[in-house]
Amino acid sequence: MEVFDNWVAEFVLLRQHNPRVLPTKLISALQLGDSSDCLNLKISSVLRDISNSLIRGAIDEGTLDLLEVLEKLLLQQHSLLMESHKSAYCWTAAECTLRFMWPLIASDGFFTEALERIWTKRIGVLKERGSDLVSGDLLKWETDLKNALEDPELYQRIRETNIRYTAITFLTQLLKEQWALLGSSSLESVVQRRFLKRKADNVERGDTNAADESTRRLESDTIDNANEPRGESGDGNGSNRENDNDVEGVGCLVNEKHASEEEQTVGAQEHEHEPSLDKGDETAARELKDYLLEIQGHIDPSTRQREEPNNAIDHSVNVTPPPTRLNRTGTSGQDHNEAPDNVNEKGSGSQGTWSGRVRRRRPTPVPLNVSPLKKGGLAKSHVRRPKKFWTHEEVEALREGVKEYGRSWKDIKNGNPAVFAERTEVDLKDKWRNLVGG
DNA sequence: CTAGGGGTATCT
DNA sequence: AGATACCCCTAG
Repeated sequence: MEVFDNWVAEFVLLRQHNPRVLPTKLISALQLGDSSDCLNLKISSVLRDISNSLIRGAIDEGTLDLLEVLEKLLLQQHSLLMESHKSAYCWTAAECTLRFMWPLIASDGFFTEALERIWTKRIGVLKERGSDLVSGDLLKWETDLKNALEDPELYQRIRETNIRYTAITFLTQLLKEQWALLGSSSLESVVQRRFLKRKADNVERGDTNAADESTRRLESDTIDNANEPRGESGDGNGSNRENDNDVEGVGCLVNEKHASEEEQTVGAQEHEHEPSLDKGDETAARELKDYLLEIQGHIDPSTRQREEPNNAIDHSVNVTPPPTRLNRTGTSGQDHNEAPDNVNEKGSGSQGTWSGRVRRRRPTPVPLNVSPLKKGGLAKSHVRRPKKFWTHEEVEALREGVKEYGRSWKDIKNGNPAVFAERTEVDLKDKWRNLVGG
């Protein structure tokens, strides 16, 4: 029951705010394979590690390690490296160096050692393998810092700047985006798949109404509510909430149960269609919940009571860096996409060559702008397009699109014209903004 | 084209 | 009232 294994891993991982258990260690202990599901698990473990270091306020060379590991994992997944990733790496590297600039003059050993260790060695390795983490900004920092060795005035200037906040901001942004890319948890994916299958079955039988309605509900409830990071108020005291929502993992379960119940209703409506499966789902869900409560009891006996957690899966991590504004870090998310198959043969053309990132070819030109109104052109009636909720399929396609093309909404749309037939590029952009909780 | 600010409907 | 999700407008 690999779903179960994955889910246990997810549970421990995603609920884990406890720095004593390093997610990456957990992952290796579980001996996960290399499937795409496992890849996603590994990615989320790294994300969790990064979150933890942010929570602890520990931005150090360990963070650089994590960012490098994350890059490799994303590479395996043939995902495009996000700008936030590059920026986070760049500013974290700089921050790691700046902390050794506490002597008034560069002549002390610490700074030169840090330069050597971080910029010559570590980043040297990145350059050798042609990593995309080596950005223009990174190179600029490198020359500035190295020049600072000889130039006391430059040294002073850099020494007095505070870039910690910048680093934190980019790290935070990276986390948001990556969590948003991960999408649903494995268990939810299973439920969703089931549900979509059921819907398909219903359509075949011409029985669309019930299925459509509940699918819509499932899509907008389970998916949009459960998976979308709730941008969780970072207005200051995010960090002392440690112990609440410890049961969020179970919340996920409850959610799953919800969904299967909903499935059951549909099942009932159609005269016991595969009743045994529905029954099995529910039993499995209940067993899973019990089991998880038990695990949780082992991990932290103090959290046993809460049996009725809120449904929203939200393992938000509130990072509360320096005083300032946009620090809402609603890091949230779940693992696993269901390895969608419609991803235009990832990296096919360029596989093998490890030199450099597999950059996807641009989509073939495709007629644009399917926006309903708008082209009525003149008259420019102030009629709004009717509001249309995003379907699961669209959201998944968007995630895949962002992985492939980054924030090139046009490319994403053209890369999947069928799914996005009724969306404009701006719609994609707006939806992504929602997903990352910005 | 994209990013970002704003508007509106809906829910709590 | 605040939060959301979607849609629209516009500067660069």
